[in-house]
Amino acid sequence: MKSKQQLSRREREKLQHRKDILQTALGLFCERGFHNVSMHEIAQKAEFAIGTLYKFFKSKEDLYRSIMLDIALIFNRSIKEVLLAKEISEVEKLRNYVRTKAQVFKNHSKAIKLFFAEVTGISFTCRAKLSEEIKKLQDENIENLKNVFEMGLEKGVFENIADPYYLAVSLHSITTSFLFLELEAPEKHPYPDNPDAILNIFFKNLLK
Amino acid sequence: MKSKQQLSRREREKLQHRKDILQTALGLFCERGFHNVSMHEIAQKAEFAIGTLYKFFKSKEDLYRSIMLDIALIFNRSIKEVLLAKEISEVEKLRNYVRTKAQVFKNHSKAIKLFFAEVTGISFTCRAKLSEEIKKLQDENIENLKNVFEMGLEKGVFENIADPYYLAVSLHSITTSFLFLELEAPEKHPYPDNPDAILNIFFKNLLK
DNA sequence: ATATAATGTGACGAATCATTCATTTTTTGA
DNA sequence: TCAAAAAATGAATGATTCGTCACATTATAT
Repeated sequence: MKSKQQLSRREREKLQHRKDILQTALGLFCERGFHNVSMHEIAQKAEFAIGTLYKFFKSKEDLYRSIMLDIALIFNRSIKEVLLAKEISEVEKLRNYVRTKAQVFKNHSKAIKLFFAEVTGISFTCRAKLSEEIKKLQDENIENLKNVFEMGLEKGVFENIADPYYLAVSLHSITTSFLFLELEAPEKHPYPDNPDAILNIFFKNLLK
Repeated sequence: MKSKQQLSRREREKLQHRKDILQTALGLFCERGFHNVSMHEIAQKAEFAIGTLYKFFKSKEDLYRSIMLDIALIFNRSIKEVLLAKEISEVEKLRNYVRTKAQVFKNHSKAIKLFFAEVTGISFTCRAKLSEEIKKLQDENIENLKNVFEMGLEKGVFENIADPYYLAVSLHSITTSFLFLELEAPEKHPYPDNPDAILNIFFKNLLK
């Protein structure tokens, strides 16, 4: 694959146009949802003709999937980086997971909101229809998280309180829930700065 | 309000027709989603004419909201019953919550899947648009769950490991996640029979 | 300068869908 | 039995949508 510098101006422009269209579509989809946004509207707001959109994306669904894949990749890369880091303790990895997830979430809140609405919500166009690639990225994240819990167990840092896979799913769903709560009402339900505010649910025992 | 026995045959039939339409629509919405099901199709499958649907529901959205409200009420009633029960310890209430939620989920899986897809997924027609009533029922559940954690703290049965509201949101999201996992692949990710398989995440401490 | 290729355009066709309403069918009560 | 009321019908309407394609514009290379 060519590096960015090796692309001709023409090619760079085309790439930028593609990005512009994606960005515009994302904004509209987030505001009003896939079905309530027409290709005409996207074209108009992106300042292209309809036909041009169809030069870039073979259908509305294809355009949508492209947005989702981009987001999934961004999200996946960040999380993987945290969970596969070398020389970091398991406990610290979990803390970084909670922190990083929040960062990525906030940086790309519009896009990620749409992504999670689709992926975790088992939404209308149902998870089964989501491109295999995106589903794989999701599962990969959970798997990596599971491995952290397993490694902690092996090293004897963690107690065996629940199936590592359960723990992974739990941490995933809790953090996602909190992030959505913050999105809805930032002042009322802020995502905690200190990761342990969440992780203590795992780390400490509720029962006396 | 009249009791069921006091309704005339005519009225009872009408009520049943309404139910039939709702049931049919629910099935179709679950399979293919709100936007991908036409009123014609619902009418056909329910064996009514289109016009008749509009005698019962003033619009497609109204029909949809009616389904959702029914489900939300069923779900809410069951959970409230468990969490507000008298003479039950906090720990046992949490166990019953985990168990009962699963039962209701399984009994009405089609409907509840649709409900959660909309409510937790911050779906397309966005949560804000969901009738206020449904949102209230949701929040009520979380609030009741929070109260259980608070009561446990007061009684000194629980340690103060995290904000009770956090704990409530966490348990809510974890159980929901697990139930969806089971829906997707019952053999691969079964919802545990023993509530403590989940609750130990709260009850025990991960850190040695 | 001119031919060729790459990009962009937007009117238009074909299809779908929610909703309406004039009409028919059924029920009711006298 | 029959007229008035209630319920059910489904063809027609009108709005909206996706996607196509013949054409226009712009860039590039000779």
